[in-house]
Amino acid sequence: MKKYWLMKSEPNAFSIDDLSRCKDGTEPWDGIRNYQARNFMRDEMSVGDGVLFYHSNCPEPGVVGLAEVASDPYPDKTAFDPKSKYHDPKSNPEQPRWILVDVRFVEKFPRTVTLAEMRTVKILEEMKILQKGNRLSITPVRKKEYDRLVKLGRNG
DNA sequence: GCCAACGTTGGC
DNA sequence: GCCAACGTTGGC
Repeated sequence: MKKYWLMKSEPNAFSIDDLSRCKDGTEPWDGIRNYQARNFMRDEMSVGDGVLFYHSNCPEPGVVGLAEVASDPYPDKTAFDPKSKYHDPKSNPEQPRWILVDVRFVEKFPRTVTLAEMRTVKILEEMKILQKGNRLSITPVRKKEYDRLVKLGRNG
C-alpha cells in the first residue's frame, strides 16, 4: 500500500533544484537527527512512496514539488564522519543510530503551494505541518491531502 | 531579528 | 523520574 509523506528541507541547504541535479535525481536524505523522523524512514517508508517536497525557513515556505522514496532504509554515514556537520559520536557502523532512505526527484511544480495558501484549504486542515508548533521534518500525509496538493501545484 | 514551541541533556 | 537549562526549528 503506497504511503505519502511531507519532507522539509531548507532551500539554502538543499532545494528541490539541488535534488533534481543529483545523479539519477537521487540522494540520501541525510542529517536527520530526530527519532520520530528517523523512525518513519526506518520503519514505515517503502520504495515508491510519494513525497511532497517542502521548502522551510525561507521567504516563501511551501510545497514546491514531488519526490519519491527510492531505497530501503540504511545507516546515515554522515553520522560516522567526524568532519561532517551531522557527525554523531554516539553512532557507529556496528550500531548505527541514524537511518535514512534515498529520495528521488519526480517533478517540480510550476508554482509553490505556500503555507499561507495551505491554511486556507479546508481539506488540508488536519495536516501536521499546519498544526501550531510542529517542527517535525518528516510527517505522514493522507492521500486526499497529497492529491489536493498535487492538483494545486500543477495548476500554476 | 524575534520568539514560541519543542527536543535533548544532565544534575539531583 | 523530574525538570530546568539549553539548543534548534521555522514562521513571521
